Amino acid sequence: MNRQTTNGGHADGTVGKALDVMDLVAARGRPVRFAELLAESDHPKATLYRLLQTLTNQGMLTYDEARQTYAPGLRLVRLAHAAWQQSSLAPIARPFLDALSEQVGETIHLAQMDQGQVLYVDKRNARKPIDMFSEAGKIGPGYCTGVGKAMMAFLPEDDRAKAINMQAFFAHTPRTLTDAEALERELDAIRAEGVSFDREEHEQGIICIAAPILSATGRVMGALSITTSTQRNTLDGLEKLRPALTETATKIAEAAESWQFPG
Amino acid sequence: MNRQTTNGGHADGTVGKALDVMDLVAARGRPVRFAELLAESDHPKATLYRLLQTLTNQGMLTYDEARQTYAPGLRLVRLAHAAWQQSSLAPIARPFLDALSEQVGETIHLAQMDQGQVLYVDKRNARKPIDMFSEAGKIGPGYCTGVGKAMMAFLPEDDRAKAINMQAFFAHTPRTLTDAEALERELDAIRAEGVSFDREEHEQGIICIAAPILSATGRVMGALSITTSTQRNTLDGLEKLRPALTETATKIAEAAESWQFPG
DNA sequence: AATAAGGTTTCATTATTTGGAACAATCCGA
DNA sequence: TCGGATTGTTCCAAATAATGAAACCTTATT
Repeated sequence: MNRQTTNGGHADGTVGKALDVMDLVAARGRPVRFAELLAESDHPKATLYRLLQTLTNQGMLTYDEARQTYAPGLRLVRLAHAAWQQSSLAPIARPFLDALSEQVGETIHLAQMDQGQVLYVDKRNARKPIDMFSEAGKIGPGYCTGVGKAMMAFLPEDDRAKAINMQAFFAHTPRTLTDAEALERELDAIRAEGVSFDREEHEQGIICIAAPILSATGRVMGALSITTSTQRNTLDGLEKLRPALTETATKIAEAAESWQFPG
Repeated sequence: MNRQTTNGGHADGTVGKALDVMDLVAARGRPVRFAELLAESDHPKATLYRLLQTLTNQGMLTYDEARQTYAPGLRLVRLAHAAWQQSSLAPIARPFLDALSEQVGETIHLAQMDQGQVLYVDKRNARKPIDMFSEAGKIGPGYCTGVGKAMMAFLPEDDRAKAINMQAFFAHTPRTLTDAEALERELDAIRAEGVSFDREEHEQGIICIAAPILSATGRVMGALSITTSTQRNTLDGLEKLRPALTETATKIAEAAESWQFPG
């Protein structure tokens, strides 16, 4: 037996440590100084220093000599291109998102699960043109977004338990579910219902309906949501969009399964 | 003295090897089997196997159990979001690209240099909406694209020499420059001229004019190009767009320098 | 000029990676 | 159904690379 499952705990080997450092740099969202990183990482000075050097050499980080700061490197952009095309639903789902966007005229998100968090891989704005990398690649919490709850609800039991454990419950709004028990009950309800709602749990005034994208075998591939504001629409109004949403989710699932690379 | 410069040769340490494997997987552009990778990498079986396991554990690769294939993982997409925002000119350049696109009505590329290759970080199509990750993150050759030549021309002498060495000259068309000497002469001319042209060197019927984006100190930050086809326009026609192009390049450079992160 | 803070290098110790070879599982043609 | 490939996985002693405390530079600060 082997563990092919996703790394819940920490680091295997040097590579793991290096990648943790990558995350640390990326998480900051701005160029970081050595000392800042040192404060957060629990590696000794010399170790962290060498990891940073290696990553910089490899183009995974860039180092600004003038300001003495590290930032994520362009090699990532190149690699991500491949990842987005191959491992995300986005390229397959694109035409379906376009159609749904046209039909409902609201903001649409396509998301997948990554390390207990929601990773947005594509988006359509209510009207405006789409926003490149600045939107795709964004992450969000699992426990208080429509897509997050939709995906977690349909995870196999043990994966679901792991995912719940990874949540860092924080009360973004008065309606946020702030503990594992409440979340579990909600997920049961979602599983029964087939879709999930975000009832202003992440942001005041923002609501959404979301559906999981499930493979024929029931595996969670991702989730799809329609988002709006309480000023434009209501939860009941979103409920009316449910058929369009679930149909699109089904179509994406089918397309993904049938297209699995020619060869 | 230290080597902070980019890795021209190969691997430092385990991390380097792991990242090489990442490249190998990403380069294929489709899910890969263990044996395929084994054939190309010069690592022994067991070593490659463990590297793949580590990367999979880390979410840098995904493993499809059914098909026994590896593909780039979603963790990359998350990291790339940060990279694109912080290390690329794209977020800063966006409004300028929009304006230029509006003005000239042709395809526009924003590129940066990565390991001797051209990395496209943003794009505007002649008319259609833009194309997310499917366009950003793409790579192209340095020696036969307008942006590639524009950037190489303005590199410091030793970096330029390195970059030229990394080119894998291939005659895409009869007009492609196919050796280092021809390329060097061309780069001299470009440096004198201030802009570069792609005279159907990469693809028959496709021409472009490109300008480097240079910092106040003369460092190459990227390049900007306007692309068209010989059916729509001519090299002389592109020459007329030169002022718009170089002005935009200058504006982007200024914006990039003045905005260098508040803090 | 002295002190502090941030960053870089050294080197003996320690832990991880290595890879040949044995092992298991799966596929294929007869 | 049976060999014989082919492909993927595990072992373990030897080789190698990572470690981190401390010393050492190098800029800022007073």
